[in-house]
Amino acid sequence: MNSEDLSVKIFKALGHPIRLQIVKSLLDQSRCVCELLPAFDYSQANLSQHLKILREAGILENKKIGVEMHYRVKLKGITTLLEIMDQTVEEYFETLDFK
Amino acid sequence: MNSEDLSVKIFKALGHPIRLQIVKSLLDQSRCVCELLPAFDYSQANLSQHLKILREAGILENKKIGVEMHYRVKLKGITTLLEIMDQTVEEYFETLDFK
DNA sequence: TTCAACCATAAGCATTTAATTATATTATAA
DNA sequence: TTATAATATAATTAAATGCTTATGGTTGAA
Repeated sequence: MNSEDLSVKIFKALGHPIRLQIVKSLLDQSRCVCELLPAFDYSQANLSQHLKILREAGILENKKIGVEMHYRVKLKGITTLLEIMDQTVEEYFETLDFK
Repeated sequence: MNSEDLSVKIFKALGHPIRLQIVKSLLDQSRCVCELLPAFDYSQANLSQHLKILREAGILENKKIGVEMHYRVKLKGITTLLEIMDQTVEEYFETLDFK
């Protein structure tokens, strides 16, 4: 896969409300699925499928500990990316103030 | 629309190869559709639809000059966002080197 | 005042994505 | 060993997305 395709894949993976929430909740710490599940209101299967998409985009990595599967953010750039996105969204709302 | 929804909308808009190409080609300068069209290999209708999605995400803005519609990047944050994405993709490929 | 260039929109169809339900896998404890 | 908790995967269906073709609206020039 080339850089362009990977960029698209990462953007696409983050372009879903559930997946963005998951990544944000993993920014500061790793968590197992059993911790993520009650935090959100999605079915176990649905959560698992979204985690797979995030894994395959290279955003998350996982490690099995006993029966638990722990997930964490794999790329440091993701943290920065989400910070810049917050700034960009702020910028967007500021442009609205002048309307 | 709240910040979370807008973030998702922007990520989603960038999560398509054509749209990412369009935005990148507009980072340094504004262009009319008649300049964008020959640069890529998409139908006029298709290009127009993608431009609409980018507009509605707040990424691009447009201005009519004569018969031409000129597009440019509206949010400065987008430039930074794409830079960070490039770094993140680099980071991804570096992690592969140790495998 | 009509023609041509430029661009947007609508309609239709195929593909992809997302959610649900059901089933399979794996590891530990009893 | 068997039962259970934790997680993944498969199958199904509905909804969203992307592309093509066709059409419509503006603007400026002839």
